[in-house]
Amino acid sequence: MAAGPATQEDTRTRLLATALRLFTEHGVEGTSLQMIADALGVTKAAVYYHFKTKDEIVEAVAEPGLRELDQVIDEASRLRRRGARIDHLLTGFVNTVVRHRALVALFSSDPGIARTLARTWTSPQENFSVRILGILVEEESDLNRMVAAHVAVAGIALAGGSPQFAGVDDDTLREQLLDVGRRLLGRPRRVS
Amino acid sequence: MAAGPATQEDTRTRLLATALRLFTEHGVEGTSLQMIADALGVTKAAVYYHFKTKDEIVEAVAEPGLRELDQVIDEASRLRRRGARIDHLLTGFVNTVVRHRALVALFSSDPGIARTLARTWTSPQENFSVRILGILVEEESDLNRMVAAHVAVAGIALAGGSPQFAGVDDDTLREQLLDVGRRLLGRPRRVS
DNA sequence: GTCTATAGGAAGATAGAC
DNA sequence: GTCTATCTTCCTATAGAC
Repeated sequence: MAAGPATQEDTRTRLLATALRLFTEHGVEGTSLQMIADALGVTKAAVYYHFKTKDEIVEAVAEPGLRELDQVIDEASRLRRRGARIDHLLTGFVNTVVRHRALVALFSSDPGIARTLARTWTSPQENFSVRILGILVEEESDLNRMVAAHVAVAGIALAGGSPQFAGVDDDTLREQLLDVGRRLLGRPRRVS
Repeated sequence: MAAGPATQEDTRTRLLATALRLFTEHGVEGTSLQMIADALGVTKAAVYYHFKTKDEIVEAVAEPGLRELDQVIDEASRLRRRGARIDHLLTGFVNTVVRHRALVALFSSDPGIARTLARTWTSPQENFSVRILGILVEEESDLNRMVAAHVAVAGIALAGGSPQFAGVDDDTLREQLLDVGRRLLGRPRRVS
Protein backbone atom coordinates (compact mmCIF):
# COMPACT_ATOMS: atom_id res chain seq x y z
CA MET A 1 0.00 0.00 0.00
CA ALA A 2 2.59 2.54 1.16
CA ALA A 3 6.28 2.82 0.29
CA GLY A 4 7.31 -0.42 -1.30
CA PRO A 5 10.92 -0.33 -2.37
CA ALA A 6 10.04 -0.65 -5.99
CA THR A 7 7.18 0.76 -8.05
CA GLN A 8 9.33 -0.01 -11.02
CA GLU A 9 8.54 -3.53 -12.07
CA ASP A 10 4.84 -3.66 -11.41
CA THR A 11 4.08 -0.80 -13.76
CA ARG A 12 2.47 -3.35 -15.99
CA THR A 13 0.26 -4.53 -13.15
CA ARG A 14 -0.70 -1.01 -12.18
CA LEU A 15 -1.40 -0.27 -15.80
CA LEU A 16 -3.80 -3.18 -16.12
CA ALA A 17 -5.61 -2.27 -12.90
CA THR A 18 -5.92 1.35 -14.03
CA ALA A 19 -7.08 0.30 -17.47
CA LEU A 20 -9.77 -1.94 -16.03
CA ARG A 21 -11.04 0.87 -13.83
CA LEU A 22 -11.16 3.32 -16.72
CA PHE A 23 -12.72 0.77 -19.06
CA THR A 24 -15.42 0.19 -16.47
CA GLU A 25 -16.08 3.89 -16.05
CA HIS A 26 -15.90 5.03 -19.64
CA GLY A 27 -16.13 1.90 -21.73
CA VAL A 28 -13.30 0.46 -23.78
CA GLU A 29 -13.77 2.72 -26.75
CA GLY A 30 -14.38 5.68 -24.50
CA THR A 31 -11.01 5.19 -22.86
CA SER A 32 -8.01 6.59 -24.68
CA LEU A 33 -4.40 5.66 -24.13
CA GLN A 34 -3.96 9.27 -23.06
CA MET A 35 -6.44 8.77 -20.22
CA ILE A 36 -4.63 5.65 -19.05
CA ALA A 37 -1.29 7.41 -19.21
CA ASP A 38 -2.61 10.43 -17.31
CA ALA A 39 -4.15 8.28 -14.58
CA LEU A 40 -0.83 6.52 -14.18
CA GLY A 41 1.14 9.72 -14.21
CA VAL A 42 3.17 8.71 -17.24
CA THR A 43 3.03 9.52 -20.93
CA LYS A 44 1.35 7.71 -23.76
CA ALA A 45 4.70 6.51 -25.01
CA ALA A 46 5.40 4.86 -21.68
CA VAL A 47 2.21 2.89 -22.06
CA TYR A 48 3.32 1.81 -25.49
CA TYR A 49 6.48 0.44 -24.01
CA HIS A 50 4.49 -2.17 -22.11
CA PHE A 51 1.85 -2.90 -24.73
CA LYS A 52 2.27 -2.52 -28.44
CA THR A 53 -1.38 -1.75 -29.10
CA LYS A 54 -4.54 -0.85 -27.27
CA ASP A 55 -5.96 -4.23 -28.19
CA GLU A 56 -3.15 -5.91 -26.28
CA ILE A 57 -4.20 -4.01 -23.18
CA VAL A 58 -7.79 -5.06 -23.58
CA GLU A 59 -6.77 -8.68 -24.00
CA ALA A 60 -4.44 -8.61 -21.02
CA VAL A 61 -7.18 -7.05 -18.88
CA ALA A 62 -9.74 -9.64 -19.90
CA GLU A 63 -7.53 -12.71 -19.93
CA PRO A 64 -7.67 -13.93 -16.31
CA GLY A 65 -11.44 -13.94 -16.19
CA LEU A 66 -11.80 -15.54 -19.60
CA ARG A 67 -9.32 -18.28 -18.80
CA GLU A 68 -11.15 -19.10 -15.61
CA LEU A 69 -14.51 -19.18 -17.31
CA ASP A 70 -13.15 -21.29 -20.13
CA GLN A 71 -11.87 -23.85 -17.66
CA VAL A 72 -15.16 -23.95 -15.76
CA ILE A 73 -17.07 -24.66 -18.95
CA ASP A 74 -14.63 -27.39 -19.93
CA GLU A 75 -14.85 -29.07 -16.55
CA ALA A 76 -18.62 -28.89 -16.56
CA SER A 77 -19.00 -30.32 -20.03
CA ARG A 78 -16.96 -33.36 -19.08
CA LEU A 79 -19.22 -34.43 -16.21
CA ARG A 80 -21.45 -37.41 -16.75
CA ARG A 81 -24.70 -36.45 -15.09
CA ARG A 82 -26.75 -33.61 -16.49
CA GLY A 83 -27.55 -32.15 -13.09
CA ALA A 84 -23.87 -32.22 -12.15
CA ARG A 85 -22.94 -30.37 -15.32
CA ILE A 86 -25.45 -27.65 -14.60
CA ASP A 87 -24.49 -27.35 -10.95
CA HIS A 88 -20.79 -27.18 -11.70
CA LEU A 89 -21.26 -24.61 -14.41
CA LEU A 90 -23.54 -22.47 -12.30
CA THR A 91 -21.25 -22.59 -9.29
CA GLY A 92 -18.15 -21.93 -11.36
CA PHE A 93 -19.83 -19.13 -13.27
CA VAL A 94 -20.94 -17.40 -10.11
CA ASN A 95 -17.48 -17.84 -8.58
CA THR A 96 -15.84 -16.31 -11.61
CA VAL A 97 -18.29 -13.45 -11.72
CA VAL A 98 -17.75 -12.61 -8.07
CA ARG A 99 -13.99 -13.01 -8.21
CA HIS A 100 -13.70 -10.75 -11.25
CA ARG A 101 -16.65 -8.50 -10.56
CA ALA A 102 -15.53 -5.42 -12.40
CA LEU A 103 -14.23 -7.33 -15.36
CA VAL A 104 -17.34 -9.40 -15.80
CA ALA A 105 -19.55 -6.36 -15.62
CA LEU A 106 -17.41 -4.69 -18.22
CA PHE A 107 -17.37 -7.74 -20.42
CA SER A 108 -21.10 -8.22 -20.39
CA SER A 109 -21.91 -4.58 -20.86
CA ASP A 110 -19.41 -3.20 -23.32
CA PRO A 111 -19.63 -3.89 -27.04
CA GLY A 112 -16.08 -2.60 -27.38
CA ILE A 113 -14.40 -5.35 -25.44
CA ALA A 114 -16.33 -8.08 -27.18
CA ARG A 115 -15.35 -6.67 -30.53
CA THR A 116 -11.72 -6.44 -29.61
CA LEU A 117 -11.55 -9.94 -28.24
CA ALA A 118 -13.34 -11.35 -31.24
CA ARG A 119 -10.32 -10.27 -33.27
CA THR A 120 -7.88 -12.36 -31.27
CA TRP A 121 -9.60 -15.01 -29.21
CA THR A 122 -10.84 -18.15 -30.81
CA SER A 123 -13.55 -17.99 -28.16
CA PRO A 124 -15.17 -14.58 -28.17
CA GLN A 125 -18.04 -13.73 -25.89
CA GLU A 126 -20.63 -15.26 -28.15
CA ASN A 127 -18.96 -18.62 -28.07
CA PHE A 128 -18.95 -18.53 -24.30
CA SER A 129 -22.66 -17.83 -24.40
CA VAL A 130 -23.27 -20.66 -26.80
CA ARG A 131 -21.25 -23.11 -24.74
CA ILE A 132 -22.80 -22.03 -21.46
CA LEU A 133 -26.34 -22.11 -22.75
CA GLY A 134 -25.63 -25.41 -24.44
CA ILE A 135 -24.92 -26.95 -21.06
CA LEU A 136 -27.74 -25.22 -19.21
CA VAL A 137 -30.42 -26.07 -21.75
CA GLU A 138 -29.75 -29.04 -23.99
CA GLU A 139 -33.05 -28.93 -25.84
CA GLU A 140 -32.85 -25.84 -27.98
CA SER A 141 -36.56 -26.00 -28.58
CA ASP A 142 -37.31 -25.60 -24.87
CA LEU A 143 -38.07 -21.90 -25.05
CA ASN A 144 -39.11 -21.54 -21.45
CA ARG A 145 -35.87 -22.99 -20.19
CA MET A 146 -33.85 -21.11 -22.76
CA VAL A 147 -35.29 -17.77 -21.66
CA ALA A 148 -34.75 -18.61 -18.00
CA ALA A 149 -31.14 -19.61 -18.63
CA HIS A 150 -30.52 -16.49 -20.65
CA VAL A 151 -31.96 -14.27 -17.93
CA ALA A 152 -29.93 -16.15 -15.33
CA VAL A 153 -26.59 -15.82 -17.10
CA ALA A 154 -27.03 -12.20 -18.15
CA GLY A 155 -28.61 -11.18 -14.88
CA ILE A 156 -25.97 -12.84 -12.71
CA ALA A 157 -23.19 -11.23 -14.70
CA LEU A 158 -24.70 -7.76 -14.57
CA ALA A 159 -25.89 -7.95 -10.99
CA GLY A 160 -22.56 -9.36 -9.85
CA GLY A 161 -20.75 -6.43 -11.36
CA SER A 162 -23.25 -3.81 -10.27
CA PRO A 163 -21.91 -1.03 -8.06
CA GLN A 164 -25.02 -1.59 -5.99
CA PHE A 165 -23.41 -4.68 -4.50
CA ALA A 166 -19.86 -3.40 -4.34
CA GLY A 167 -20.11 -3.31 -0.58
CA VAL A 168 -21.32 -6.89 -0.26
CA ASP A 169 -18.56 -9.35 0.58
CA ASP A 170 -17.70 -12.14 -1.84
CA ASP A 171 -19.17 -15.04 0.13
CA THR A 172 -22.53 -13.39 0.67
CA LEU A 173 -22.86 -12.24 -2.91
CA ARG A 174 -21.86 -15.66 -4.20
CA GLU A 175 -24.51 -17.28 -2.05
CA GLN A 176 -27.22 -14.92 -3.25
CA LEU A 177 -26.37 -15.21 -6.90
CA LEU A 178 -26.22 -18.98 -6.66
CA ASP A 179 -29.61 -19.03 -5.03
CA VAL A 180 -31.14 -16.96 -7.79
CA GLY A 181 -29.47 -19.06 -10.46
CA ARG A 182 -30.70 -22.32 -8.97
CA ARG A 183 -34.20 -20.97 -8.72
CA LEU A 184 -34.21 -20.00 -12.38
CA LEU A 185 -32.73 -23.28 -13.55
CA GLY A 186 -34.87 -25.46 -11.36
CA ARG A 187 -31.98 -26.86 -9.34
CA PRO A 188 -32.13 -27.83 -5.65
CA ARG A 189 -31.12 -24.95 -3.41
CA ARG A 190 -28.23 -26.71 -1.73
CA VAL A 191 -25.32 -28.39 -3.52
CA SER A 192 -21.83 -29.18 -2.26
CA MET B 1 -39.45 -1.74 -50.01
CA ALA B 2 -39.70 -0.80 -53.72
CA ALA B 3 -40.48 2.54 -55.35
CA GLY B 4 -42.50 4.58 -52.91
CA PRO B 5 -43.36 7.98 -54.34
CA ALA B 6 -41.51 9.81 -51.62
CA THR B 7 -38.40 8.93 -49.70
CA GLN B 8 -38.08 12.60 -49.08
CA GLU B 9 -39.76 13.45 -45.82
CA ASP B 10 -39.01 10.39 -43.75
CA THR B 11 -35.27 10.81 -44.04
CA ARG B 12 -35.27 11.58 -40.37
CA THR B 13 -37.13 8.37 -39.60
CA ARG B 14 -34.86 6.31 -41.80
CA LEU B 15 -31.91 7.98 -40.17
CA LEU B 16 -33.04 7.00 -36.69
CA ALA B 17 -33.73 3.42 -37.72
CA THR B 18 -30.35 3.17 -39.38
CA ALA B 19 -28.63 4.74 -36.39
CA LEU B 20 -30.26 2.29 -34.00
CA ARG B 21 -29.14 -0.62 -36.13
CA LEU B 22 -25.57 0.63 -36.31
CA PHE B 23 -25.50 1.51 -32.61
CA THR B 24 -26.58 -2.03 -31.86
CA GLU B 25 -23.92 -3.53 -34.10
CA HIS B 26 -20.96 -1.32 -33.25
CA GLY B 27 -21.93 0.46 -30.07
CA VAL B 28 -22.70 4.16 -29.82
CA GLU B 29 -19.10 5.25 -29.60
CA GLY B 30 -18.09 2.79 -32.27
CA THR B 31 -20.55 4.33 -34.72
CA SER B 32 -19.39 7.39 -36.60
CA LEU B 33 -21.57 9.86 -38.41
CA GLN B 34 -19.76 8.75 -41.52
CA MET B 35 -21.04 5.23 -41.03
CA ILE B 36 -24.59 6.47 -40.59
CA ALA B 37 -24.30 8.65 -43.67
CA ASP B 38 -22.85 5.83 -45.76
CA ALA B 39 -25.54 3.39 -44.69
CA LEU B 40 -28.17 5.93 -45.69
CA GLY B 41 -26.49 6.73 -48.95
CA VAL B 42 -26.04 10.40 -48.13
CA THR B 43 -23.17 12.48 -46.85
CA LYS B 44 -22.20 13.41 -43.33
CA ALA B 45 -23.34 16.94 -43.90
CA ALA B 46 -26.79 15.67 -44.78
CA VAL B 47 -26.95 13.97 -41.42
CA TYR B 48 -25.96 17.22 -39.75
CA TYR B 49 -28.88 18.87 -41.42
CA HIS B 50 -31.31 16.75 -39.43
CA PHE B 51 -29.42 16.61 -36.14
CA LYS B 52 -26.99 19.19 -34.89
CA THR B 53 -24.89 16.73 -32.92
CA LYS B 54 -24.35 13.04 -32.53
CA ASP B 55 -25.81 13.30 -29.04
CA GLU B 56 -29.07 14.53 -30.51
CA ILE B 57 -29.26 11.39 -32.61
CA VAL B 58 -28.63 9.22 -29.58
CA GLU B 59 -31.33 11.02 -27.64
CA ALA B 60 -33.82 10.81 -30.47
CA VAL B 61 -33.13 7.10 -30.86
CA ALA B 62 -33.59 6.41 -27.18
CA GLU B 63 -36.51 8.69 -26.48
CA PRO B 64 -39.54 6.52 -27.33
CA GLY B 65 -38.41 3.67 -25.12
CA LEU B 66 -37.41 5.93 -22.27
CA ARG B 67 -40.68 7.81 -22.35
CA GLU B 68 -42.63 4.58 -22.23
CA LEU B 69 -40.59 3.22 -19.36
CA ASP B 70 -40.89 6.48 -17.47
CA GLN B 71 -44.65 6.34 -17.75
CA VAL B 72 -44.82 2.72 -16.61
CA ILE B 73 -42.79 3.53 -13.51
CA ASP B 74 -44.99 6.51 -12.73
CA GLU B 75 -48.18 4.53 -13.12
CA ALA B 76 -46.85 1.71 -10.98
CA SER B 77 -45.68 3.98 -8.18
CA ARG B 78 -49.14 5.49 -7.90
CA LEU B 79 -50.92 2.20 -7.22
CA ARG B 80 -52.09 1.53 -3.69
CA ARG B 81 -51.30 -2.12 -3.14
CA ARG B 82 -47.73 -3.32 -3.11
CA GLY B 83 -48.45 -6.40 -5.18
CA ALA B 84 -50.25 -4.29 -7.76
CA ARG B 85 -47.27 -1.95 -8.04
CA ILE B 86 -44.91 -4.83 -8.64
CA ASP B 87 -47.19 -6.54 -11.14
CA HIS B 88 -47.81 -3.37 -13.09
CA LEU B 89 -44.15 -2.50 -13.19
CA LEU B 90 -43.11 -5.97 -14.24
CA THR B 91 -45.75 -6.19 -16.94
CA GLY B 92 -45.00 -2.73 -18.23
CA PHE B 93 -41.28 -3.30 -18.15
CA VAL B 94 -41.56 -6.53 -20.11
CA ASN B 95 -43.89 -4.87 -22.60
CA THR B 96 -41.49 -2.01 -23.13
CA VAL B 97 -38.54 -4.35 -23.49
CA VAL B 98 -40.29 -6.48 -26.07
CA ARG B 99 -41.71 -3.54 -27.99
CA HIS B 100 -38.33 -1.83 -28.19
CA ARG B 101 -36.15 -4.93 -28.23
CA ALA B 102 -33.14 -3.57 -30.03
CA LEU B 103 -33.17 -0.28 -28.16
CA VAL B 104 -33.42 -1.85 -24.74
CA ALA B 105 -30.61 -4.25 -25.48
CA LEU B 106 -28.52 -1.36 -26.63
CA PHE B 107 -29.42 0.73 -23.65
CA SER B 108 -28.60 -1.94 -21.11
CA SER B 109 -25.40 -3.01 -22.77
CA ASP B 110 -23.70 0.11 -24.01
CA PRO B 111 -21.93 2.52 -21.70
CA GLY B 112 -21.90 5.05 -24.51
CA ILE B 113 -25.62 5.60 -24.63
CA ALA B 114 -25.96 5.86 -20.88
CA ARG B 115 -23.22 8.45 -20.77
CA THR B 116 -24.75 10.49 -23.52
CA LEU B 117 -28.20 10.46 -21.97
CA ALA B 118 -26.85 11.36 -18.57
CA ARG B 119 -25.80 14.66 -20.11
CA THR B 120 -29.28 15.65 -21.16
CA TRP B 121 -31.95 13.62 -19.40
CA THR B 122 -32.91 14.42 -15.88
CA SER B 123 -33.54 10.69 -15.62
CA PRO B 124 -30.50 8.80 -16.84
CA GLN B 125 -30.35 5.03 -16.73
CA GLU B 126 -29.25 4.93 -13.13
CA ASN B 127 -32.31 6.80 -11.98
CA PHE B 128 -34.49 4.35 -13.84
CA SER B 129 -32.74 1.53 -12.04
CA VAL B 130 -33.17 3.22 -8.69
CA ARG B 131 -36.85 3.88 -9.28
CA ILE B 132 -37.54 0.40 -10.61
CA LEU B 133 -35.69 -1.36 -7.84
CA GLY B 134 -37.33 0.93 -5.31
CA ILE B 135 -40.71 -0.40 -6.36
CA LEU B 136 -39.65 -4.03 -6.67
CA VAL B 137 -37.90 -4.18 -3.31
CA GLU B 138 -38.94 -1.63 -0.74
CA GLU B 139 -36.68 -2.87 2.04
CA GLU B 140 -33.21 -1.95 0.92
CA SER B 141 -31.75 -4.27 3.51
CA ASP B 142 -33.44 -7.28 1.96
CA LEU B 143 -30.38 -8.48 0.08
CA ASN B 144 -31.93 -11.67 -1.21
CA ARG B 145 -34.79 -9.81 -2.81
CA MET B 146 -32.52 -7.04 -4.03
CA VAL B 147 -30.28 -9.50 -5.85
CA ALA B 148 -33.26 -11.31 -7.34
CA ALA B 149 -34.77 -8.04 -8.57
CA HIS B 150 -31.47 -6.93 -10.01
CA VAL B 151 -31.02 -10.20 -11.87
CA ALA B 152 -34.60 -10.00 -13.08
CA VAL B 153 -34.38 -6.48 -14.46
CA ALA B 154 -30.95 -6.86 -16.04
CA GLY B 155 -31.66 -10.35 -17.31
CA ILE B 156 -35.01 -9.47 -18.84
CA ALA B 157 -33.54 -6.48 -20.61
CA LEU B 158 -30.59 -8.38 -22.03
CA ALA B 159 -32.50 -11.54 -22.86
CA GLY B 160 -35.29 -9.54 -24.47
CA GLY B 161 -32.81 -7.84 -26.75
CA SER B 162 -30.75 -10.91 -27.48
CA PRO B 163 -30.46 -11.93 -31.13
CA GLN B 164 -31.12 -15.45 -29.87
CA PHE B 165 -34.79 -14.59 -29.53
CA ALA B 166 -35.09 -12.35 -32.54
CA GLY B 167 -37.21 -14.97 -34.24
CA VAL B 168 -39.64 -15.33 -31.34
CA ASP B 169 -42.83 -13.35 -31.77
CA ASP B 170 -43.69 -10.57 -29.35
CA ASP B 171 -46.51 -12.33 -27.52
CA THR B 172 -44.55 -15.49 -26.85
CA LEU B 173 -41.45 -13.66 -25.70
CA ARG B 174 -43.51 -11.39 -23.47
CA GLU B 175 -45.13 -14.38 -21.85
CA GLN B 176 -41.80 -16.09 -21.20
CA LEU B 177 -40.09 -13.03 -19.79
CA LEU B 178 -43.07 -12.30 -17.57
CA ASP B 179 -42.99 -15.83 -16.27
CA VAL B 180 -39.31 -15.60 -15.39
CA GLY B 181 -39.79 -12.22 -13.76
CA ARG B 182 -42.68 -13.41 -11.62
CA ARG B 183 -40.70 -16.43 -10.52
CA LEU B 184 -37.80 -14.25 -9.42
CA LEU B 185 -39.99 -11.75 -7.63
CA GLY B 186 -42.22 -14.29 -5.97
CA ARG B 187 -45.39 -13.19 -7.74
CA PRO B 188 -48.25 -15.48 -8.76
CA ARG B 189 -47.81 -16.79 -12.28
CA ARG B 190 -51.05 -15.41 -13.62
CA VAL B 191 -52.17 -11.79 -13.43
CA SER B 192 -54.68 -9.91 -15.57
C1' DG C 1 -32.88 19.43 -48.54
C1' DT C 2 -28.56 17.78 -49.88
C1' DC C 3 -24.04 18.45 -51.25
C1' DT C 4 -18.47 19.85 -51.39
C1' DA C 5 -14.81 21.43 -48.90
C1' DT C 6 -12.45 22.04 -45.02
C1' DA C 7 -11.38 23.50 -40.30
C1' DG C 8 -9.92 21.87 -35.83
C1' DG C 9 -9.03 18.44 -32.72
C1' DA C 10 -8.12 13.98 -30.72
C1' DA C 11 -7.03 9.31 -31.36
C1' DG C 12 -3.65 5.39 -32.07
C1' DA C 13 0.88 4.63 -33.17
C1' DT C 14 6.15 5.27 -34.14
C1' DA C 15 11.08 7.09 -33.90
C1' DG C 16 14.54 8.42 -31.41
C1' DA C 17 16.60 11.29 -27.37
C1' DC C 18 17.67 10.78 -22.44
C1' DG D 1 12.15 2.49 -18.76
C1' DT D 2 10.36 6.85 -19.68
C1' DC D 3 10.25 10.95 -22.24
C1' DT D 4 9.49 14.60 -26.45
C1' DA D 5 8.15 15.13 -30.90
C1' DT D 6 5.81 13.85 -34.76
C1' DC D 7 2.87 11.18 -38.24
C1' DT D 8 -1.37 9.55 -39.93
C1' DT D 9 -5.95 8.80 -39.61
C1' DC D 10 -10.43 9.54 -38.23
C1' DC D 11 -13.98 12.24 -36.04
C1' DT D 12 -17.18 16.11 -35.03
C1' DA D 13 -18.63 20.23 -36.77
C1' DT D 14 -19.15 24.48 -39.82
C1' DA D 15 -19.55 27.42 -44.01
C1' DG D 16 -21.32 27.95 -48.05
C1' DA D 17 -22.44 26.16 -53.03
C1' DC D 18 -26.13 23.78 -55.59
